[in-house]
Amino acid sequence: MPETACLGQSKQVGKKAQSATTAAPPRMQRVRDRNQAVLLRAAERVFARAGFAGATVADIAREAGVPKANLHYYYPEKRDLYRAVLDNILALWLGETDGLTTEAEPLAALEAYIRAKMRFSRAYPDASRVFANEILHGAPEIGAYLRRELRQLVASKATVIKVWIKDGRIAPLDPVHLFFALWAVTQTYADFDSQVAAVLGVRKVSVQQHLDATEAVVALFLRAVRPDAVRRQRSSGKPA
Amino acid sequence: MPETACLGQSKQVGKKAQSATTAAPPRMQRVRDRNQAVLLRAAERVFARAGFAGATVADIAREAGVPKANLHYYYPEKRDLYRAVLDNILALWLGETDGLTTEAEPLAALEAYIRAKMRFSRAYPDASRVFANEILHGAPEIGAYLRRELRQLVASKATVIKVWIKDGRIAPLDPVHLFFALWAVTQTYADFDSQVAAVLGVRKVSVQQHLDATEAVVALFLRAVRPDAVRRQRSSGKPA
DNA sequence: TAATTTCTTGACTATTTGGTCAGGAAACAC
DNA sequence: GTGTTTCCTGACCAAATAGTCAAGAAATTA
Repeated sequence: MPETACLGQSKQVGKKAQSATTAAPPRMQRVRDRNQAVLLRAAERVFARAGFAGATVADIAREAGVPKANLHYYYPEKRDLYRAVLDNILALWLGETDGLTTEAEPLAALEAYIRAKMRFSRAYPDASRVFANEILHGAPEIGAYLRRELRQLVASKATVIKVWIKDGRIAPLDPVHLFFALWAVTQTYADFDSQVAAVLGVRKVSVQQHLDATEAVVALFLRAVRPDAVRRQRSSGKPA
Repeated sequence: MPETACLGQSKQVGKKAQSATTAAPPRMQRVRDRNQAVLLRAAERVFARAGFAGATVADIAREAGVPKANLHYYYPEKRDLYRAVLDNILALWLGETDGLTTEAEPLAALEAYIRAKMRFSRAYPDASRVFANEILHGAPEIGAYLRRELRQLVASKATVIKVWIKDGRIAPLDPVHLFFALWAVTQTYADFDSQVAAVLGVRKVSVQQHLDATEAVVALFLRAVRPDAVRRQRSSGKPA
């Protein structure tokens, strides 16, 4: 993750670092953190609603309940705030694939991953939307991140999946495209929420409907990924 | 489809309708049509790149190669142009499901649908992105369309799929969520193109890579949808 | 050709918006 | 307390932008 959420004038660090380094964070620091957190949450909401260009700093400030000038004190430019929001989101993105290891039981691990992603879509739709919007417009801000961290992550997890396939534990599907599909489907329930609601004929997708969606998605992918029943393991791994 | 692409002052219609109604469209009409088409294409590109808020009419006019005031002659407001672009796109959306009928061979029909959607993603990425952007922001402009036409279309096709399932010709998956998944995955190759390229480690997704993606997506869904081999048809339909 | 309608466009305007700034209020250190 | 740093904010500004307008060019009709 790049340099996260520490924008705004940071002159205080110099003095502070000497007297109260490891001690409890001085109040001053806490004011800053608290305000930045409030601004980040507000910004996430507004950016999710309107995109980068559509969002105005005045909107964000209003949503956060602070004067615009105060926002600019912490985040001198709109883009700084946007970056901070994205960095925040990207941090969440990373941990999710942790369960996908060669040691894990493939189907269970994939199911858990899907459920985690679906939960995420429900819990943080704004984060997902900001992310989607950024990528939709060519990832001008996080392109470098995608080409580095994300690409490496996928490469690493693709290796795991290839091992699973070699051992006949899951069906022979292209691992990278499998990830694209998993992301696309799980995030569609956050990003395209309005479409889902429209087709389901409701104003807002209910909790139950989201649970149904989760089961449907799990069923779909598990069917796709389940090996063809014939011959199990072939070598290596933990044999029957 | 709502009232499509006929904005701008339309005073000419009154007079015209009398003299040359069914005859070849008078030149005047052709100038209008040609210019509107040019503007629509340009607008689609720019809206896809920047979203509604991020796009400026000056950008669109420049892309179309006409003065800004001329654009406003045909589309008095930015929103009119946006609506026209969306209406244009929605028209394309409709026909695609034509092959999904009870009579069709389910797996072949679904495969054809997927391939068509993937081709669409490649051929009209801008259309897809404008659409995605609109939905991402809550479908303020086409929400009504989604709740009416799209919902009805899905309901109708879901019926077809339920018949297929009842006859044991495809696996018992929720039809509506199957559609969400199909759309999500196929459109991800247009909308999230930049992410796909980043993960694949290229600047631009090549033709070959898109073909590979198509095969991967087809394989994934056909595996998911294929019935469990046990007992085929049960009643009705065209028996073996 | 003359009359009429459609089209074109440079120049202009009102509004919105990102960002600045100076002066003062808190918070903190000593 | 006194001094110093951090924080707050109303007022302001320059740039960008959607939309207007009037005057004229081009096309079309009679």
